[in-house]
Amino acid sequence: MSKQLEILEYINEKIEIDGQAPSIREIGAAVNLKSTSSVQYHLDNLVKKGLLSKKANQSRSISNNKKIFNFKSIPVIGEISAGTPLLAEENKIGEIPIVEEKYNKDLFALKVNGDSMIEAGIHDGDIVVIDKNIEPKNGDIGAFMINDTEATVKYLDTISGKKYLIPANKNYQNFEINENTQPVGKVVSLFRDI
Amino acid sequence: MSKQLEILEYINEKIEIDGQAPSIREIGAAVNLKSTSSVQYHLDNLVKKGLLSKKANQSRSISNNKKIFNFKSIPVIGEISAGTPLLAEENKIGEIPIVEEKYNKDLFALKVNGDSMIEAGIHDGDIVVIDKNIEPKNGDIGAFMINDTEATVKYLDTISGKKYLIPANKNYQNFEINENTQPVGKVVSLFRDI
DNA sequence: TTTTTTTTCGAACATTTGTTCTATTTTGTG
DNA sequence: CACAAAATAGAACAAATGTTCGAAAAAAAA
Repeated sequence: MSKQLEILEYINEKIEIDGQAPSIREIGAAVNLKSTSSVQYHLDNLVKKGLLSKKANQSRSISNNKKIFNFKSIPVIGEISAGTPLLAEENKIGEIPIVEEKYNKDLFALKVNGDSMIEAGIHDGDIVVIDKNIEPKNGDIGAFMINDTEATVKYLDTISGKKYLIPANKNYQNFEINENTQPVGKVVSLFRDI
Repeated sequence: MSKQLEILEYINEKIEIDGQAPSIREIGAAVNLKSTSSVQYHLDNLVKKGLLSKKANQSRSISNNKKIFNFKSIPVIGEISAGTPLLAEENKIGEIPIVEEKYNKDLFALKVNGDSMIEAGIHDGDIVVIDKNIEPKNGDIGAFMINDTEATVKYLDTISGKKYLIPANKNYQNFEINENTQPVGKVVSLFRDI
């Protein structure tokens, strides 16, 4: 293995384990280079290659240029107990992680029941992430509350002027939206354990 | 706000933003303390309280003691560059979060190309999580390397004594496993952005 | 107020650490 | 082999950084 790579891996490992970058001399000791300038030589090359960054005159300031991912978690809602609001704590059956960049406060997840959306690749037991901030438009897959007691995931579309919840399964019927049907949000992603 | 708390919050913020702890003098400047020993004084107290840790004589070695990570992340592999091993850094296109309980070191994720598994609810662009520790058995969905240059996700099954990679799409053919086909692992979960 | 405790300062010092320069060694190439 | 390029070493220096001490100031308690 090249010295350069050896150094890179040592730095990555050190950051991972210690949460702090090593000093030049620590690197030298680790990869068996007697002189700090030998280490500098390789560090310069690694910086030129864009694999590392470092701040001038700042100790332990080496950072690898990999993107750091922070995660948030959002609640997963299962069966909805009668008379409780959708997001009530008692309906919560777990949490799933979301990359911070995609996260917002109006996200939650719903465990899908049944195979009414199977032709859209949404299976029984899948967990769909819903963004309450986005109202589903025609053609979108959305989550809807029916009679305040049941949450369902369906396509939304307009047929001859009337709005329908449309399953992705030939064995199911379209459902015309009425005053007891409330859009909750748009389905933005999906998780499945196989 | 107490000086102690002010210092604690500055440190946490600095670690969050810079990925590196501040030096004693940087802390002093930030919270308006003229002397490094004043900062030391508060740091000692914070360490005694168990809110911080630091290594003796090591620059920028302050770390906060809160555990934040309930999630681990695993690499997502995209196109595989010719001649590189599957999990080579250059094939990596991102990371996805995994709940810590489900995490193990042999997990990685693969971005699915094409719709050959669409009837199994795996769409083009989906990301499947693969466990290298589990060898796919008959009936399982697995990831396979073909000629060391292509990774594919298919059902595995045996038909009249011969092993096949079987797509979940009538428009695709079964593929008989030969010596150039290597099982990589079993598909254990799936992510999709809609 | 007086006393005690807490907090801050200043300064000096010891290490750690990054930087730079030149010379030497190693490696690769024609 | 001769030459050039790459890699390493050594040393000296400058800067950043952690540590410690005693004294002064501020705040709290008696």
